Amino acid sequence: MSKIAITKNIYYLYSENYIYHIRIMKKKITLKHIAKELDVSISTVSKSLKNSLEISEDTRQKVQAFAKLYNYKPNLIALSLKNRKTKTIGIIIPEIIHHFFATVISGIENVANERGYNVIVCLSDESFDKEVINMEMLANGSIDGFIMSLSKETQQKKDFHHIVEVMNQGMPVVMFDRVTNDILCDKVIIDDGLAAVNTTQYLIDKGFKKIALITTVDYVSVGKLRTEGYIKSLKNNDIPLNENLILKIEDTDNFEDQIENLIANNNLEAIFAVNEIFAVTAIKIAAKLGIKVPEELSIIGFTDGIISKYSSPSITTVSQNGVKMGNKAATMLINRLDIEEEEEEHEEHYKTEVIETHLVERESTI
Amino acid sequence: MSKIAITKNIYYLYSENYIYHIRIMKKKITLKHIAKELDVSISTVSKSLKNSLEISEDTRQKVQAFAKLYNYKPNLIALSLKNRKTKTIGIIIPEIIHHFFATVISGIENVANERGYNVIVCLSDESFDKEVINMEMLANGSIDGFIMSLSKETQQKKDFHHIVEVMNQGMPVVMFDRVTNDILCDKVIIDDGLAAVNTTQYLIDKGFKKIALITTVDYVSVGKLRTEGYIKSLKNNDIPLNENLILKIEDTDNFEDQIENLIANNNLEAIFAVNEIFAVTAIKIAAKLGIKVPEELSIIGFTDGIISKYSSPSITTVSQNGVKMGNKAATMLINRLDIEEEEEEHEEHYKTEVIETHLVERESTI
DNA sequence: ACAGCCACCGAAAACGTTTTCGTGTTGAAA
DNA sequence: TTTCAACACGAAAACGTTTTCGGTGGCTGT
Repeated sequence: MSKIAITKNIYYLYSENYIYHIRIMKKKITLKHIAKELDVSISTVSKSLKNSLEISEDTRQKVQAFAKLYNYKPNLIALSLKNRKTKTIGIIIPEIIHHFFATVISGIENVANERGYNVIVCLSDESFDKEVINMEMLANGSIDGFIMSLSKETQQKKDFHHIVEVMNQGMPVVMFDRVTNDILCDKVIIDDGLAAVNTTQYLIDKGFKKIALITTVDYVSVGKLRTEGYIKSLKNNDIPLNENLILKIEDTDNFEDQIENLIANNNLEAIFAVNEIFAVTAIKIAAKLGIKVPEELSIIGFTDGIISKYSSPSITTVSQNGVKMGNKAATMLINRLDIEEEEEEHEEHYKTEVIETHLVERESTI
Repeated sequence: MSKIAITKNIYYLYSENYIYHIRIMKKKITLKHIAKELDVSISTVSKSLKNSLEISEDTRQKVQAFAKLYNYKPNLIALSLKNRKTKTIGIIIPEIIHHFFATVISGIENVANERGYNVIVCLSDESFDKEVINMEMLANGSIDGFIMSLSKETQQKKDFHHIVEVMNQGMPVVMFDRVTNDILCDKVIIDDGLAAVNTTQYLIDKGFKKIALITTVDYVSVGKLRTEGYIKSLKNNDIPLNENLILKIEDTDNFEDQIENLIANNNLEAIFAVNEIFAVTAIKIAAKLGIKVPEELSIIGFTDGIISKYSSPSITTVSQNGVKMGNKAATMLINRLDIEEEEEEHEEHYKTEVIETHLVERESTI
């Protein structure tokens, strides 16, 4: 295919000897263009478009008509520079392919859109370095505030200097789900501990005593909290803690064998898994071992995602409403941004909102 | 909590009567600040930081040291305005909670990051209006190019004026998966038709004749192509087409009954579903009807997502590598952007890349 | 002593806005 | 005729960069 310029702005595109497309280049028009064309000043154009009474009815009409005709839209980058605010918020999450994070983004995007904000997404890939780089990048003017969930590596290193830095520059940060107590900022979480207590209690109430826990290593904040909840609940019911029934999975590749050992060797009555993958894997392994779920083994997961819903049997699970978390986080951030806009000197008052959870009962429990 | 200003830039944050946090505000530093502090001109500072030989070794050192000390980073918005390019690409997709789209984003983000680009994500929510609004928003200077997948409504209306417009402004667009022939631009797709032919042939080769198709309505481009492939494959093998075996699902809520009718009334040997949800739903309904999968009914899905992998039985499916699509799309877009940067007058030559698919054999087929 | 040449630096324009502060022209009141 | 609003508009600064161009001062060579 080749392109031949006919005039300066019209190109005929050829392909296989016939013209099939004509592209008329019309570059974006600016205030300056309108001003020159209409033989007025840039200021006059700007004011006219804002319907300022300073400008005569006549010129206003003229300018507005011209602007509409040429589909004038102000350049947002120029506005960002001038106003020192971009009307976009930065999201930094570990991974987007986890359904939970995708729902949170969806929730953020909803309220952001409604309130005139755009969303720019960066993935840390669970890496500390990528998290730092992305934050510094975005902090250099691209966004007005952050919504983030910590990467595993960051939680492990407990190094939060990058977050402190952007906050010191006056940029608000809202953390969700994977948060840290070491940073003072707005947060939105679920009460992982309480949810775990309640879930364990639910199983205990069914009459189960041999309840296993499949969880993550302790540096993942939510995993740790859920583990603590499980332990607390056993204690509440005077059930002795059996360390063998707690499986802490470090590596998310190749954990099937560990789960198989757990199930095969312990004659379990129930399993509480701290995420969907662990829960569904447990179900599959139970099936392989000839153990019927839920008749012989009840299983509860965490995070009400797509796997729990479509698994066979579908999985009873603690709902963790990502959309709601996203909504909340975005609302908190944008409220803060809007307040800053109005009053330069405002109260610093950080809240951490707790999203309620509830158990979605399905087929994997008796 | 209350805040008391001690000096102009240091705040002590109080809570419950004890100081627990001191925040030292250090606003971002600019060239102008450095210039004033070091008593040189802004130009000198800028050149020094770029190690220009125009500036004496001495001053360069001084400026660079100062800049490093105060952690100077250029304001990206100012750069965007000056250079008329933002180094960010806009993504517009129907929904982010679909695993496939999440993987595509992941793929885009990877190469974008590698090549110094950011991504800004907008969701059309399958709505034409939102797609238009988002595009117009981003087109006003926020991004250098688009990667998009059409919303259902857009495909139904066949109204692509918004895309034509941004292209006419010289902004490159890459479409993936849900594309249209009405727009001439770079595209990356899978060969849906061929994949459907092969899949159907695979079932026929197993000896099946009563093969049902669960698909979408025709205005969804990929659904239509897959339907055509199914029909073509039957024809290739001289199997008469039975319209009753083709179920076109319009509304994605409440389609279970339709699938149940299809399975219950037709004594099927196999089902080809054009997405994961349809496939897993078919499996669940078969189980409910007491039909064993795969022994009595083989089922194949499309899109190698998380559901297919974790379903019981796991689902044989046509892999549709989203990460690879994202990689490809981002590469095409960024290549074009980089070329435009070098040579103002360049060839317009649009390619459509086809990502290969293959069948992932799992437990849902015999 | 003077042209010419470096080495070093600063002024200013440009990107596209918004907004403040003039300024010139009118018409009416004195 | 003078004076003073009111009206309509424009110049310029500002946001933070980069880059071109022009200057200044000192030095060399004749």
